Amino acid sequence: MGLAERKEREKTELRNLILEKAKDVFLRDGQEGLSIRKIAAEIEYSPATIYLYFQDKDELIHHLMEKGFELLTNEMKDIFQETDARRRAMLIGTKYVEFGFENKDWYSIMFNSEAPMNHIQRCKEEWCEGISFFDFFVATCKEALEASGKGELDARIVALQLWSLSHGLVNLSHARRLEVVDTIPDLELIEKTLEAAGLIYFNYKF
Amino acid sequence: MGLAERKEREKTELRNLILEKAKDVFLRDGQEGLSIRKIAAEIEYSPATIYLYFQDKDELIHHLMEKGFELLTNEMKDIFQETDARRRAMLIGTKYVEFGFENKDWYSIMFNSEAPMNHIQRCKEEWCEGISFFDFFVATCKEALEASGKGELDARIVALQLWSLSHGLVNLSHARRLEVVDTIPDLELIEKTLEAAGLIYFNYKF
DNA sequence: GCATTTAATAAACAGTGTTTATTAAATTTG
DNA sequence: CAAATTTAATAAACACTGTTTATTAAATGC
Repeated sequence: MGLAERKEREKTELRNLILEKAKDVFLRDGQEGLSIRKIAAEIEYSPATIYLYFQDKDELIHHLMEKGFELLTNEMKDIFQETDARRRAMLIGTKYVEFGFENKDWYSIMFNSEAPMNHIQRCKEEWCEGISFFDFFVATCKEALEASGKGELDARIVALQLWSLSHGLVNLSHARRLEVVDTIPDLELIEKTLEAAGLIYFNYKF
Repeated sequence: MGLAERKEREKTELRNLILEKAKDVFLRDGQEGLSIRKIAAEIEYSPATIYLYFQDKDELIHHLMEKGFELLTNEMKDIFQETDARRRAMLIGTKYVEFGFENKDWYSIMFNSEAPMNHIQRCKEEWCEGISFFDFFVATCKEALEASGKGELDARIVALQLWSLSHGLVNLSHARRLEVVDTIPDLELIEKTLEAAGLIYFNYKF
């Protein structure tokens, strides 16, 4: 009885330990520096052991992506409560780019990396974190558009416009491509650009 | 006389051969699959030889980036002649995302990769391809805004908005993140989104 | 106590960018 | 022409990477 249970518990414990140490290495050395062998050294097991608990590196990175979304959701939980839809839309956008700006590696795993998507595809699953995030943003945009007398616009397309705008800004900054636009610090330029978008899309002065 | 010249010629010939074969490998195996050792095998020299002609892989990739911009400039040369600024702006945007969509590896080297920027930084140079491209787009946006009765807007910020919007769309597609937005093919969704932006920014039906 | 299952590993495979010491060839000099 | 020097190319090493397979050691079931 208790025997099988203890074994089960030990298995999930080691699994969680791998994930925790993976996160440590990831935070220390970034996505580039994250390697199976480093994690193995950290938990003091051989590299092959990790493959008894995870299919491959993609699965590990997929779990890290989930942790990343927990972080972002947590940072946004107050913003989600904002009742003014236009203000909420702008707060989401600003927080989104700030998160991306301050957490390059998390952002890259969550929105750029192929690895977690490979895992999702292989498991015939869906990118649920992305779905719920985007759907909430669409709802916010719909409300915000109505509040700006632009209810006739397709909220889904507007949401995508604002998402890709923010995503593009974060990525251009990370790739050091914004230096051709202006000499002011990237984050200032990004927030200025986002504010201007708020005016255009929602007639909203942030 | 002719002796030193011949040596010089042979040196630049091998240098160019390395660049050509680097391009071949890059087109065949992508950015991930591009390796110094593969290029060396292709030119039938040892890997160490490449380091007599280039500082490191970053310099090689920087040269590939330049070739990529030649490609893009070539694809756009007709568009640059368009006299209607609003139409020109939209054509640039559409061509840009099409190029990105159809040339994932070129696009990634030109607008996402850190490697060419590392080289630029080390040589204390500038990303001139990016500068001239963006400055031309700013000029086009300025004209287009004036034609839409929005001359008071900062053309540089609007240009950045449209660039990052397009860049974001291309990257979201490459990273397979657009599946949460719609089930239609990515390129369709992207062009629809870009068209909607043309309406909002320039009152222009494309 | 023995057979079986489970868990962990060592070793191998096929790669990566880059540096250094060494060799072979070409050129210059006496 | 031969010897000295410069130049060009390389082999080998370093420190890594993800993943698989055959093997060993330990725990469990009977």
